[in-house]
Amino acid sequence: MPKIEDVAAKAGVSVTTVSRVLNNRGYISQATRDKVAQAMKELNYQPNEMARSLFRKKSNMIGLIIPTVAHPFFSELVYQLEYYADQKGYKVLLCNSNRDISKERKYIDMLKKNQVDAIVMGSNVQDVKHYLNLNLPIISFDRTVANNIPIVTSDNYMGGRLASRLLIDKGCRKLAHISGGVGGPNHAALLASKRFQGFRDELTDTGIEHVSLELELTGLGDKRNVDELVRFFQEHPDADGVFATSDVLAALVIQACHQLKKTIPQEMKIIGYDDVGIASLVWPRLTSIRQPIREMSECAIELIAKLLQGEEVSMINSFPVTLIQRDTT
Amino acid sequence: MPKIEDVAAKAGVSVTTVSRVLNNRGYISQATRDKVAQAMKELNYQPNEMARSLFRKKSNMIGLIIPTVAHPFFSELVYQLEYYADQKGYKVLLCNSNRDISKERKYIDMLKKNQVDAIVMGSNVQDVKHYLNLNLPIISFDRTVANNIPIVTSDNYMGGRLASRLLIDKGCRKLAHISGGVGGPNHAALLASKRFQGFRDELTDTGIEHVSLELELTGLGDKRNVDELVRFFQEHPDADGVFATSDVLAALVIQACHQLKKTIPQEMKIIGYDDVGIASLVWPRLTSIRQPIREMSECAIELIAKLLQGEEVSMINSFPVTLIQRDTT
DNA sequence: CCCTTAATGTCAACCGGTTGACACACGATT
DNA sequence: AATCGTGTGTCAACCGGTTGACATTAAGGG
Repeated sequence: MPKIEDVAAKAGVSVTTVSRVLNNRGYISQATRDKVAQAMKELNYQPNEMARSLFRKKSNMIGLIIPTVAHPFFSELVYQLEYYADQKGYKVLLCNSNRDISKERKYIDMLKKNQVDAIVMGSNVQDVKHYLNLNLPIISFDRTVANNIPIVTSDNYMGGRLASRLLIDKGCRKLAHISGGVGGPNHAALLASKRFQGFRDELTDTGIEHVSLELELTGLGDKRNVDELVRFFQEHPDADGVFATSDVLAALVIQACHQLKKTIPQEMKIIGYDDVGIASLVWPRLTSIRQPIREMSECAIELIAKLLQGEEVSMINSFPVTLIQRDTT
Repeated sequence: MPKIEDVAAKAGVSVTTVSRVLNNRGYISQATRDKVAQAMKELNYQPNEMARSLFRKKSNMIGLIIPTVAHPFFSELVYQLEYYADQKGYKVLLCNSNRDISKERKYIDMLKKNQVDAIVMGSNVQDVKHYLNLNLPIISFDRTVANNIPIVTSDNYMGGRLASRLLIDKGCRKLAHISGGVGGPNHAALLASKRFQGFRDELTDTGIEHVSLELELTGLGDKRNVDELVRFFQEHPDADGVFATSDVLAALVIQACHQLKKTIPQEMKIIGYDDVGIASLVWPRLTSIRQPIREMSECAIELIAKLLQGEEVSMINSFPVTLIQRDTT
């Protein structure tokens, strides 16, 4: 691996001059510039970014902690975040916490040790105190952490309202709310719980009743998830509309309906959440509440860029959701 | 951010001693060890891994280049790779190339500049020469790059054979082969093309005819993909079995069948590939050829660990595939 | 009492690159 | 002839931590 010294030797100039070329500072003639460029090409020289980062106290790396990139929502999120990070010259260190608090903590320590410039937190956050003395920009995705940590979210409450309103408008008389995440229950800090509030408030306004089921997801393909749903719908045979808090859950509900020979959308209307790829890969194609993942990701990266320049940013960055009507309603 | 000097001051020892504690070398008394540990805790000190990496010429980072983590196959792959990397103390830098050669090249340069210890290449590789003078361990996923680069793959040829054999055994008389990747065509270096060879050879052996369609995927949820499939099946109304080279494609085929009112599996049998989460989230649940992503990922990380210790590794690491029978056959 | 061994300190070099201070040379201005 | 802007070099310090060489001291063994 050639170093700046080798380039200097080959180009017949001093190390300082090479550094000046590299960083565009001071006076350099075009001729020297060319000589140096030539030497770099011949040696296939790449400056050691670690050494530069060390000196500059800026690594241009950001850490990304999520429950699991294997979940379609997070895989799209990670894709978009990485895209915008790359646009701005940031590299992404990926961490799957599985919602395990101790693993989260370890990852946070690891990221700090490795001098990331900022952390995007898309995983749970029980252990608030671990984040406060971090003196490192953190932004949180769809979760409240502390009031001095900016958050990017979407209008979960409105999402819940839109969903139940649609179901009611389409003639449903009794709704089911199906929730449940990947490995671990939701809790209040998770803003997704607002979806349920919106859902319920809309029902209260119109006097429609509802039942709820919180599923402990046991791996995407596990049949036991569907069995539990079937049992649930057998207990509540008059439910004729379902609001699922994710498209994955909604897909399971569709399976349960097929198993129960309930026609969709005639006997049962279903609406999912997130509008990830799978929503349009199931049959019937799933009506869903779309979160603008792309825009939210772009915003997250911009927040980070601003924080790193010492600019002020708004603490709450909420995006509107949209109803995508397909064939399950 | 406290530095080792601060710890030394607070503990009342020399910097060298702190370093000795940190790295467990030379003689240190338990008393000093405790004093230092105490000082570290009080200061919330974390050694700067960049500085250490710089000195050690080892960053413990590995770069991961894939087409897009938004595709379910790669999202599961990335999840597993990160899991095993973390187990061995490696961090993962994620890069989505979108199968764009120039983006791939930029990512490779970036990773090298940032001193990753190794690269896992799950993306295309047209530009072989860019990889050869890299003097950096590379391992390739399901793609041939050059014969001095180890590769992790699964038995694609057998996968193809298993798929068509099953369809034939179930009574199909004319098969369709549906291929098409995310953003960009397959080519020979992509070992997935072996699936088609296996598929075809099995047909030749039994004298069954087939038709082929290569889909240019235009985004997962795009209806035009389904429309093209519908058109294709209208042109070939006698096709009664489909082998799709991914579960995503198979899901689209299921949609096309629903649209054409072909019953599954009676009038049309379908088999997908990869057995990712979506295979068991569609209805009917998809029969698929399972690639052992977990085992392959574990192997990939182990290969890297060995390469970094200067050990010899086998160049071709192929894993068996298994047929997962569900409801579409 | 001498010799080991353990425990710690001092010092300097190093990893690879950056930067400021300062010197010097050359050609063009004034 | 003095001055200024340009172009380049030398040197040293620095980023934060590691390591080897070497010195010093105290405790323990023979």
